[in-house]
Amino acid sequence: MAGSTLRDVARRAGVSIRTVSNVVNGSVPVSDELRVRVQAALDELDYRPNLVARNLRRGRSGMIALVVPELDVPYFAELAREVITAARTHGYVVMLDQTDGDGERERELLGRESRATMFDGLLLSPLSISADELRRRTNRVPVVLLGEHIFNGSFHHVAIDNVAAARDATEHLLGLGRRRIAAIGDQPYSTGETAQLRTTGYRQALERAGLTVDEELIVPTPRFHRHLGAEAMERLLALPEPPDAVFCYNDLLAIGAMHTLARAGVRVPDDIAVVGVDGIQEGRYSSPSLTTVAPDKAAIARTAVSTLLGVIDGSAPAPTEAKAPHRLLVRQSTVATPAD
Amino acid sequence: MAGSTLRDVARRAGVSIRTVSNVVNGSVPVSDELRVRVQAALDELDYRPNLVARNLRRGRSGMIALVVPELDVPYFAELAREVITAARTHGYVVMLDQTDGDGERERELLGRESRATMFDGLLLSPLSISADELRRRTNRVPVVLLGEHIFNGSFHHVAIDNVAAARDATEHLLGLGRRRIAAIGDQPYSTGETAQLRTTGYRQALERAGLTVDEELIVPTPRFHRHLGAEAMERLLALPEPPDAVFCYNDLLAIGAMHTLARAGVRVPDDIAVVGVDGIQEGRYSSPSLTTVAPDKAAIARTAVSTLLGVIDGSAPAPTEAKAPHRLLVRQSTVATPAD
DNA sequence: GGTCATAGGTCGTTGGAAAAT
DNA sequence: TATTTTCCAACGACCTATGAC
Repeated sequence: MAGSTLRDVARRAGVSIRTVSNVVNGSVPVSDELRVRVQAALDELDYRPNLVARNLRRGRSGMIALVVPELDVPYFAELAREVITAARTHGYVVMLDQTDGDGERERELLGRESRATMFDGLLLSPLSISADELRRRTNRVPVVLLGEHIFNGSFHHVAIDNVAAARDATEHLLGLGRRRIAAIGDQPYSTGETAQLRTTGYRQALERAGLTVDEELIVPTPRFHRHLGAEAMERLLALPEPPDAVFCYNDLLAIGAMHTLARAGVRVPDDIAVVGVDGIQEGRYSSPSLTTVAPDKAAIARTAVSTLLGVIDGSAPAPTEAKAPHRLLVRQSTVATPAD
Repeated sequence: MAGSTLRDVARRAGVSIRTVSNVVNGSVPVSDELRVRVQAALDELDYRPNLVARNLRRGRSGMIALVVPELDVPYFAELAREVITAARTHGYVVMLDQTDGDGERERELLGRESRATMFDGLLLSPLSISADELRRRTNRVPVVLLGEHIFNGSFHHVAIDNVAAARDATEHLLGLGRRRIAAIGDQPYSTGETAQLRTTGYRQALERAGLTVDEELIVPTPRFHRHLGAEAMERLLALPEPPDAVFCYNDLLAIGAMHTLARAGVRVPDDIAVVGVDGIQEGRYSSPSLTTVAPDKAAIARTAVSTLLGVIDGSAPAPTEAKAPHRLLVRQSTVATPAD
């Protein structure tokens, strides 16, 4: 008895399909007598509305897609959690996909035969797709970008203030008396500009403190993964004059860097202080625990979802630039015994 | 020009809807002349098939749902990644939801007004829902369970051999000469039985080694989170005779336990060796890196997805019990300088 | 008798407008 | 006239049956 339809229920209750629909939806009043009769038939047949049919009729699927580079990167997993939660408060569910930072996959996702038409909108955390490419491909599907900017003004966009975040992290290190501060994670040739913005913030902090930037202390990494942080740290340790602090562009890089430091017997924070960005849970229980600039992920998710739903229902057509708050969480990787 | 349909294209090309459909799907041969003409119209109007309509007609959505307790728990994030990848090889996309281990939310998910009918099937990693409740609610929606067993034989199920995994972890510690081995993570009163199976494996290993189990070394935790592992470790350290090794039921508990050990100045592995379960990436870069029993998540995902698709297309009606492989990854938390 | 194209019905739901009470 | 209920036409793609060449 797989799947009874409105027609089945109507036949059993001896009423029209429309009446059953009215009982199910409650939009149009139905007399008590019929309501009871229909409800009984509904229960007996264990009727469940076919949501695909409903969506077709309504022109809405009630689903949005969230596309991130890698779901097993803690920041994205934690962000996804918040997005799912935020979407639910609006009655939406979330389809999740990952691109592995592969531009081809990002393109595919927006291509003609993609599943994109199944969703009312798309939250995209892009890595390598370019602005005009994205513009060309997103006709019709409402899109809100997360994190990466991709050219100003063309798309709705939610992120933290990356320059300020990087500056805050670097100034924290400066405030501890560190003067030879390295940076791990620059991506001067990336299409995305997150890394570049963080480099800007880092430079600003140093310059405001009257320090000159030592370019060999800026170690680029192609991605933000633990092992790349570990490798970058090795290079820094091999310098004739190693740093006394490191600003890592995300927490995974920082954790990789601390891994290298632990192996090398370098004390954190005594010899080298480490700070990251992302505020992932992993950093609370690492040894030492990790000082980090934590974006308000719940705020990002809420803003992104409500912006997207605004675009979907047509109430927010003009691209918006939303900045979510961030804050510095001071832990053992910079201060041996944090106040908190 | 939002959304042209087959009709629009047909009108523009001066052919019937069916012919356009044939060009789009390629199922029925179309003469070259018409094909070119139709293709031109397709391109001009930037036609994209409405997948909701297609799904309604085909009776398939091409989507499965993956429901996990918490997406920000690394094991589930990493598993989700593999599930998405596995689903894609079959042309399926994945809707993700999380229950927060809340039984109410698990029930809701299967209830009458749920979105479940939008999906061809459901991969569920249950926490607190019971067997008959699940049975009662899953009429019609094909389900495959991940991890938790929930009564034998009623559902398709994919997991590692939890007893063997726990035994392997414990025997590894025994093989290192440890004799006072604690266990963190038992859940004697849980509806799920994963924790209980791991306790069984732990006991088996000790008994086979001719040791008696010291019940005060088995510390239960309501969930598998870092802070609970940290608390459990504090209790163990407070014992008159603390353990010389700890088997944690998952990696997060182990990481929490190591956090406590680091604070207390206890050396790992010298004073206390630590082993976890899950093989999450976090453990590769923790200090010290974490020895763990790693389930083959890709295998779990592949098996689960293909089993589910089998149920969907009717080729695998009888509940199957699949066991995925696991292996011990030896790292610094048990052996100061691992071979690898 | 193939090949190729068309008309028309179907999937299950919803909404407008008419018809019953 | 007001309230219920019914009929019928969508939503957009797919497919069976039918016929033209």
